[in-house]
Amino acid sequence: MAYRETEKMRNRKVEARKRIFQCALECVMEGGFRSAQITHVARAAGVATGTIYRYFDSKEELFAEIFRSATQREVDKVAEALATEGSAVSRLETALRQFAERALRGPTMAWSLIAEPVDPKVEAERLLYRQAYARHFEQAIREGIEEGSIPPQEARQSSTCLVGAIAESLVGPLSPAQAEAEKKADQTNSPDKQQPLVDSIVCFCIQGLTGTGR
Amino acid sequence: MAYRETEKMRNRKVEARKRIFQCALECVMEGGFRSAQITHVARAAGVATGTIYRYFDSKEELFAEIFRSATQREVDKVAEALATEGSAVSRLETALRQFAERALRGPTMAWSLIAEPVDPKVEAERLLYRQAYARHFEQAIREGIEEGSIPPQEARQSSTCLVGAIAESLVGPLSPAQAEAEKKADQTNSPDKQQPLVDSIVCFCIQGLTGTGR
DNA sequence: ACAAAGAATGAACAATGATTCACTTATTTG
DNA sequence: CAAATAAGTGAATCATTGTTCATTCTTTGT
Repeated sequence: MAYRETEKMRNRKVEARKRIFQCALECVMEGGFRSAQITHVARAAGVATGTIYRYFDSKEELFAEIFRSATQREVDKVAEALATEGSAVSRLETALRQFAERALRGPTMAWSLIAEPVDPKVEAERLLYRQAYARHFEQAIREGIEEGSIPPQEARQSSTCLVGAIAESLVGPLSPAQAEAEKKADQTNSPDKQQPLVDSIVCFCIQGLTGTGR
Repeated sequence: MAYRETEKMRNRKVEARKRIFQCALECVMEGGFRSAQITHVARAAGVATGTIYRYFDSKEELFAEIFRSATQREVDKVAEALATEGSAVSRLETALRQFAERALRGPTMAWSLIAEPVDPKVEAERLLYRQAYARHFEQAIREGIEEGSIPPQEARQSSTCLVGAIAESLVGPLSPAQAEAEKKADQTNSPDKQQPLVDSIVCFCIQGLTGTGR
């Protein structure tokens, strides 16, 4: 007997995996999935490209995991906002507003998660997560219908419309082209210009649900 | 003097371009942009790959043109539906309904146009065309506001929400995965199952606009 | 028929980037 | 220390596709 994985080694490996993951995430945050190449990630993490394949099966797998982790955070935030006190309508309103505001605050990453062209495996995750958002909204809509604050409707379909409306509304403002234009004009995304955008998205959504609120 | 482009030749070239274009379109209709490779198109059109580059600058250019042509048809249909007689609301309703029904009738192509991952140049066209849809809707919304059938609102933002809601609602039903499942179950997309889907999308949208209609 | 000009050809090429693997280095244990 | 085992390395390889271009085939006008 000569070598057996020891605790110290196990920890070191866990650390290495974490570091690779973290660096890959940073690559995406900086330049989107497009520019996140294995070579870059390897360099950033200070390992050889081959090493990455000891920890992840493939590039797609790695970035699917990145996507999942980043998006799950947002889904959780939505779920959280929907789990507070208050009427279903006001909770939905808060959740939508928060989602949009968070996206506009971190536009590069948000764009990557919402609209950037990505590998098929990552795209598959995206579809799944859009459904995840929709399911949370759906639940809240059902509650609203039950408590009478939302008229009876196909909760499933309405929730999908919600997801589509908010995503589409953000695509333009988040797009790299837009970001470029804003960098030239003023300092950064000024919140004062974003407020009305968010307001009108939320208005449309709530009214689509309830028939009131404008 | 020995050769000068003659009428006959000019026509033949126009024909050739059309044939290549048509075959490329058919490739997309069958398998989406993904499977539409230059080699395939060339084979389908009965020409060499090099010939294609006499008629189109690049693959992206060719498929961007395909995309434009196919999407313009849909935009025109929407514009047409919005240009009829009647209140803005009822025209919008018709336009939305027609759009969804057309997409569900040709799901493969619709999916390619709406949601398939595509080359950057084609993606750019897609963004442009989404704006084109939105602008038409926006115009109708303004008219509705003027005539009093739609309450005052940010027409621009609302139109974007419309586009997003309807697109997102269709992504699921149009996706190849879904198509696969339906092929197993029954014959094709049965219109009787689509009706409620379309209805609820349209309901949500109209209510989002007007606050009534459920 | 022949020369000039253009069109068509398709195999070779180029570019991109993920993945592999023969080899090196590090760790553990007797 | 030496044997055993695993982790790490990174240049080479592979795979995929779009694009080019030297060559061949067609058309046209004299």
